[in-house]
Amino acid sequence: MKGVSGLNPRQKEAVLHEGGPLLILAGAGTGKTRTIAYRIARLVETGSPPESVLAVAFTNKSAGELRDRVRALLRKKKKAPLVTTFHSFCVRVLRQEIERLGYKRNFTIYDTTDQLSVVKEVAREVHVSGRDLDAKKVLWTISRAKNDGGAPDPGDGTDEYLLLASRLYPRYADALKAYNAVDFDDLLLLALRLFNTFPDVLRRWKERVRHILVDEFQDTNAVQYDLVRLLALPVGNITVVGDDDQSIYGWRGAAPGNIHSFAADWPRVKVITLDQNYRSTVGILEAANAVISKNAGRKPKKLWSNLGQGDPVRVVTCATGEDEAEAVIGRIVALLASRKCRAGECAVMFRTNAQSRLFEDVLRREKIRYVVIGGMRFYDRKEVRDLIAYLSFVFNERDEVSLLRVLNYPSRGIGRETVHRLQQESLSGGRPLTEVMRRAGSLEGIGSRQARGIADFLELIDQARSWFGPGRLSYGARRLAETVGLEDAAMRSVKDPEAGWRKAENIREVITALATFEQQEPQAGLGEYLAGVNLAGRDEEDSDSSSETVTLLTVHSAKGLEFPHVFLVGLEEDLFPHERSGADPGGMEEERRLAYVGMTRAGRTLTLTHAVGRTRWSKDMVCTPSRFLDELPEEGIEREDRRDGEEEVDLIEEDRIAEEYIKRIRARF
DNA sequence: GACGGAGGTCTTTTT
DNA sequence: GACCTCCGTC
Repeated sequence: MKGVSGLNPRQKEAVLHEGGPLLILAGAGTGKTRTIAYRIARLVETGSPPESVLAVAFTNKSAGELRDRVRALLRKKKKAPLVTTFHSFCVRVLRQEIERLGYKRNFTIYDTTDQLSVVKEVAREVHVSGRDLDAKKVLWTISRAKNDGGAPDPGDGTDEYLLLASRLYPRYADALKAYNAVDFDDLLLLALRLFNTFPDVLRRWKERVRHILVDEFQDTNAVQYDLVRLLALPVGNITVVGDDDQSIYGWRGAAPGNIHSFAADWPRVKVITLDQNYRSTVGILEAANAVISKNAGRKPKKLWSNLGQGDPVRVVTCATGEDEAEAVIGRIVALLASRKCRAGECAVMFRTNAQSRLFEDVLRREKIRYVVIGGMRFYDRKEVRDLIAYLSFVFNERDEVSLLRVLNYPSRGIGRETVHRLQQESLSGGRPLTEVMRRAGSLEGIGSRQARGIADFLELIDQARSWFGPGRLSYGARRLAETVGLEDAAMRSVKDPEAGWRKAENIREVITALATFEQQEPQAGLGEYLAGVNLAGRDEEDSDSSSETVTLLTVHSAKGLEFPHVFLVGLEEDLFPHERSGADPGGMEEERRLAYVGMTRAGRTLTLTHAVGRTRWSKDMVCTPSRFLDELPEEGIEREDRRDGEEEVDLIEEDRIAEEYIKRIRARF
């Protein structure tokens, strides 16, 4: 490990802090990741066994970043400490201990899509379906309650959705358990339950984990904090790092109050504040500080930088969303042409994933390589999910969601009525669906053709199970895909042959990914791969990122990252701040923190853009500039208006918007 | 009873 | 634009 000579006195103090609770209040760009990385490395170098050090972060991205830094410091001399996300750590615990809670070891992790299927299914049991059911809202309510550590509260019974959610929750939980599946929230909740219920389990993990470090502490929820607190008690070798100005996960149940109550929970705590920013120029910091200072009830603090005033922050007014993409990518093209920077130093950040498309179109046209982080994930594509569902069902035959997905895909003549009949039988007999299916031939109400299809399907899956094994994952997947004709089905599912070909390609890409995984983890089985898909699917696409690709990402996924040139786009009322942020109290302040996070990602230049008209939901809308633009300081801002002297296309576009605007005004009176 | 096409509805952020 | 539901046809 390199010495600590490159650190400032307070960073050094944090690194050298001997033991006991440590709270590091670290503003944006103050060398937070660097400081924890050094601290972890030092713990290992001064004699802590690497496996006794556990560092947890909130997102895969920040965990990965921290892991890389620690590895670089330790070189390959030592075994690396465990640097991971809360969810992955819990998977590790559960794979070893979950049988104590009555699950089987080969449990499946359900993602949001899987969860929605379960909600719809249990809602059907109580005769709520179709238009009467907002499954997303029910799921959200359940998830929110679980993040706070419990079941949804029906309240006083006047809120229809709370009532429905609390009514469906027990059925939802039972269904998951019957399918030997857990959702994201369960990962945390069940690990906590294990620690709380079985003292020997807790003791074992406490003996193993001697030092805990938590990054982005302001984003932890009640369950996550309980987990680390249990592990750290009573010795208190716990280090937490956070910044309440960067708390942007309140909507997911994060409790930024954790950061304030930390000192009360750990009386011997040492508090260290980092406020020198090593990332951004003074101009960028001043702009960001001006915006965040509009939040009430915030602990006043100011970051400082000695990187010089730098270029002014630019605010660009664009005619339309398309024009905005032209403006931003045009600027990047110019930067690249002048050889002032590489593509990898540029990032476009937006509030919602849907905004990426316009930028992608222009980037493709300009033949600039780019990566989109998140968004429509590779693993969210239908054809990919179909193959993954086959794999999931082969792995865990109780996984009913995956079973129902593949049972009649590609078509085997097993339609809705037959499936319904099977489910009915499974429910009334309390038997797993697969068991019912094995007796389908003798079941009343199931035709002989259907029974034949079911039997063939089961035989296929039984056969397929023998195709998989450590080191044979990609072989099994390829054989399975070929046998059921997945590629053909994918090609036939769309009219455009080009799109069909791409879909087939995606299926082959999953098989390639399995082959790669096999090489990296020769001992691992299907379960490890599937857990990785659901927990870290987003990181797959990151492997494409390099110094030659422009990065497109939401502000949420940008947290913890930095780029020399940042373009923060779509700064319009109802988009950023988002229209739905007004729903809960504190929503607007969270939006402002989000804007702050976005702005403080920038090192050398920051460009903020907004459009006066934008097509949303295939409707043209008039857009007012975001209030956050009004909150910028008077000085040090360079403004540009692209609506003047534009090409004809944009003028026509503008006329169209003006017309729409007039229509709206008329409609109002 | 299965399947494909047409039309209506809703769009935040992540593990 | 994506997803879901409904409806007509085989």
